[in-house]
Amino acid sequence: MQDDEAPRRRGRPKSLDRERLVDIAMRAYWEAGPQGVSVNALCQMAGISKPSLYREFGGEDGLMRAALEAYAASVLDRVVGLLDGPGSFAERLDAMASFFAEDPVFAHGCLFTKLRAAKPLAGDDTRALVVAIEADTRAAFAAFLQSARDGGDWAGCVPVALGARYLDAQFGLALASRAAGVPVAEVRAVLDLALSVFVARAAS
Amino acid sequence: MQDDEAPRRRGRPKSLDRERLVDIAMRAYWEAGPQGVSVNALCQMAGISKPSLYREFGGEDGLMRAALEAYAASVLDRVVGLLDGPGSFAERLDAMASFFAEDPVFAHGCLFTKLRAAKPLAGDDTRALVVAIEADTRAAFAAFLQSARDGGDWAGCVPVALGARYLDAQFGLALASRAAGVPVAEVRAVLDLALSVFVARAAS
DNA sequence: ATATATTCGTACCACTAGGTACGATAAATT
DNA sequence: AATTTATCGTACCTAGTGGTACGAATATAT
Repeated sequence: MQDDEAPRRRGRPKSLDRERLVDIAMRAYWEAGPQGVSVNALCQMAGISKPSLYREFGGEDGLMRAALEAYAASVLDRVVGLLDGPGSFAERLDAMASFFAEDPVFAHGCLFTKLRAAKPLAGDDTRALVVAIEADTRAAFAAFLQSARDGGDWAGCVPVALGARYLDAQFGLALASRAAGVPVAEVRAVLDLALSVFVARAAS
Repeated sequence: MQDDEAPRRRGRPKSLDRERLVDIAMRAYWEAGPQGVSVNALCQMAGISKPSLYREFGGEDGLMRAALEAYAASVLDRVVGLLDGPGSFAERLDAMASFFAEDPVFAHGCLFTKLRAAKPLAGDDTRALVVAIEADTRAAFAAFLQSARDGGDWAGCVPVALGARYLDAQFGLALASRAAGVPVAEVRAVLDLALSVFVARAAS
């Protein structure tokens, strides 16, 4: 890292704090949902003018994509950390359940799942990133389940691909429930019941 | 039924076909989602003027509620028909899975679940009906499970209330998946896996 | 025929959405 | 000091939202 190698160009120095705006947008889209936040409102929150926003991000789509990128880097990456983390198959599954159903981070739901649900309404760039993250997540779930099967921790006749879709669906359901205000305990109970299909057969 | 006992009042005879408008609104909200349909668009589809709509329904909220009422009467009532229908517990569970995951009626998803997801955006009247239907559905699921438990068809330590929430959640998930365009076979596979928690313990 | 009652739709309202033209501003370069 | 370059924000644009004022239209009652 060569510091911020003084690129002192000509012109008026820019006062727009890109990181700050992206962070504000991420939190706003996250809490209120993409439909519940307008560029006008975002500009007001950040204390900047609309042309500044459009100069930096090209439009609503660009800002939304940047917000989703920041979200993926700060929140979604923790998921793969749990998937590849230590502990047995059952322990890691339980850690995932705790994370999605109980962690305060998801008190207002998940920006990614909200954007995925509002897929047709987002711009092209945002939508493209959504499907990319979707594919990555699926692949991570599939790899997690495949290693469990190879290790003999997950017996049964359920194909790995179906299991990955199932994990995706159930975690998404839990996150949507939390966004809807369902009590944490209920979300956890439903999710635990859903995930019991991965462990019940061998145990009893 | 005393026919349409000529209530020939004074004034200009009304040309607005209430049923037709409700039906058009119901299908539009159903397919495009409540966010995707404006009153202007609805008026254009029905070939009427906006004041006519407001005279009849008082506003967007009134029309949306009427559309949801029509939907509940024509589609949602079929669910309780399946719950109270003939067959064993497992057979009725399977019938429900077929209905939600495969029936062409739900090719575009479910109006009720879409309205429930967009809860904060609908008007007061519509929202009230949504929560009422929600409660009825929950109660119907709970009664269904209670009778299964009483009849010895559903053993296990899962409380009835949790089972009802679980059914609600999983059926809602299936309907949302169908609305999102997920292939019928995949929706069915995920739903079957989720519902296996009701039968697996005793079988194996 | 005239008055009354009721429904009709044209044309508007205020408001918000995403997006932009353009002159003011503030630095480096000459 | 004058010029160039780049970013700034005020003020506007078009399109679309839910909603309404009001006069024209069409029936019955007098």
